[in-house]
Amino acid sequence: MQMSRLYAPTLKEDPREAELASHKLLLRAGMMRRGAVGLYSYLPLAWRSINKIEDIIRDEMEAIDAQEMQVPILTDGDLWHQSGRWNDYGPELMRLSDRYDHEYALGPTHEETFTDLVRNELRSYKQLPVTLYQMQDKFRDERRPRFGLMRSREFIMKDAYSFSATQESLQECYEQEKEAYAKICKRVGLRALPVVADSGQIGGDTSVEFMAIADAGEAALVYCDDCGFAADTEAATAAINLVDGEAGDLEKIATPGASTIEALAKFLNVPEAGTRKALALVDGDGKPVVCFVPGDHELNDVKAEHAFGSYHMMTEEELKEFGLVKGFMGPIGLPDGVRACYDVSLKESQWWAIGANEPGYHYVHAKPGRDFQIADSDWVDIITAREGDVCPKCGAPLKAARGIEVSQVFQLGTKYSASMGATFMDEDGVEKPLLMGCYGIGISRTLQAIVEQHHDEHGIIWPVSVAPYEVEVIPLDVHDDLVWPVADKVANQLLGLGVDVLVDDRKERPGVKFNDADLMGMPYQVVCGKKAIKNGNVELKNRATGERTEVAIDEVAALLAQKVEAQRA
RNA sequence: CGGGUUGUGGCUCAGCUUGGUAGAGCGCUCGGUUCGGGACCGAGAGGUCGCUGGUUCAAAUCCAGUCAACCCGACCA
Repeated sequence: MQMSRLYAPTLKEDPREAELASHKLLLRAGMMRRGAVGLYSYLPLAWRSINKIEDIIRDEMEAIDAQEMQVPILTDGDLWHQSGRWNDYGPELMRLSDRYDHEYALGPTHEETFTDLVRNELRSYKQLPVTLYQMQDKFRDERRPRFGLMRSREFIMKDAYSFSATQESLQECYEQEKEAYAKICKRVGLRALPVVADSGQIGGDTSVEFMAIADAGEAALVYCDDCGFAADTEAATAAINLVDGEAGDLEKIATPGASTIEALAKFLNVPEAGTRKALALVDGDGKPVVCFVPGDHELNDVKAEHAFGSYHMMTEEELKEFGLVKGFMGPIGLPDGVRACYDVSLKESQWWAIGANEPGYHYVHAKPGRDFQIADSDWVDIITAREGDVCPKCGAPLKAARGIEVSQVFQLGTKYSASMGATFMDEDGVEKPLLMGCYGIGISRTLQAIVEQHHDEHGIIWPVSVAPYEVEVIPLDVHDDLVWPVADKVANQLLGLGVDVLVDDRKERPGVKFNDADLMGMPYQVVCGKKAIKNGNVELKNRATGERTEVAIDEVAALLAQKVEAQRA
């Protein structure tokens, strides 16, 4: 490909619309343009990368016998009514109707469509399991699209659906997809962690998200270097470093002004972890609840919703109404009708320092079972895991990171097959709902995550496996009858060896070419300049390391072909 | 949907406080000189200052409304 004809308008300055490095770079390198909010055009360079990502996915899917196909983007509203998601999905579902007023939705994901597709055809356990997938544009009317391809309203997704007869088979399909996803992340050059995800209503350890580690990521996670455990902080039930109080008889002490955890810890001369934070909220049924969590941990909104429904933190007025004393709440002597709940991380705690429900007073040496009672049903899992917490698998201290969720695997069970009547005849002659799994990869998001992980102050640094072009040949003077023939020859040799080559044949000054080359980020640059050529050489630059070496003109193509080949896998 | 910021040639911005008939850099066109890290000189083209209304002799500038984008919070690939 010749740069003079390539549609890749580069920008010298950061566009105002972008904040994130990867977003700026994709725009600046002439790879994409915004059409409207959350809607992007992929320009030729980006499209080449997308195709390479898709080929890698295809390769790994084929390896586990998943079959590629395609369903309509426009989905029949009836299907959504059958599954119940016409109402449940909410305003994110892009709805429209045809000239006869029949309802449709632009697919945000295709569980219904695939379930509908197979429910009349997969009738016997003998036909199972089957995994089908597609790569296609998806639509979600996001509340707040942002960060370019990270959260857009139209995006490219690979979505797969497995249909099994037994839980064991579902488990196997799920594990296969999970392994394939790990390979895909690796092959496209992403440093990603499989993290235990919040699996919503289904529950259990049935969902894993692959998080590309990046400070710009929207998700917070904790992980363990020792055993590989990782979890979304919204899902992690991490153990904590429990700091217990001192043993002794229950004692009420004056703690004037110690209405915050920080002040109380200082007053009692214990770490914040040694205190118990009391949080007052109103649960989904409108009932008052006071939750006790370790002083150094935060309430997790997602977990709290699981425990209390659509709750909200109490306002000053509500605190007053229920007779609660802000800053001095405790389990002993709570007003009537107020339920006390305790985070499960405190189960082993024997001696508590806790508010006395009286302004300016706390109890110390409070012992559950002796001074106050905790019912089994009052233990809840509601805190956000944090750095330094204990790995639930191996006990090592957890580390914190941020991540971009690039893919997710999920065991759906019978959620859709049951509501939509997708059943099969099992060995025992009993009609049963299909057991389903679904597996998604955000392809366009993956593209940007790759850039987010692979760039420097000059531009993008593409991994070879997904680079739009693997090598850029840069003749410094296209009119020079020494330089141009060499560049032309090297480019043609590379082409002949099956390498993707871009030639910067523009009549631009060297500085412009160098800067654009670094910005666009092809992994290797072959700089053809007079000086080196006079010595029979060209200059080979490695974009990632910045390393430059002179290589003989006749050898550079073969050398590059070899390097590129080694990194494609 | 709440909070914050911003709308001025294709791009990035100045001008607005203190109203006086619109600027810079980049990009683009033409001519010339240059040519290993975003060159220089000269000549050009290109804008109803987001939109609507108001105040005023006069509005990019002041006032009101409205729309849009971006950033921060509740969701997801």
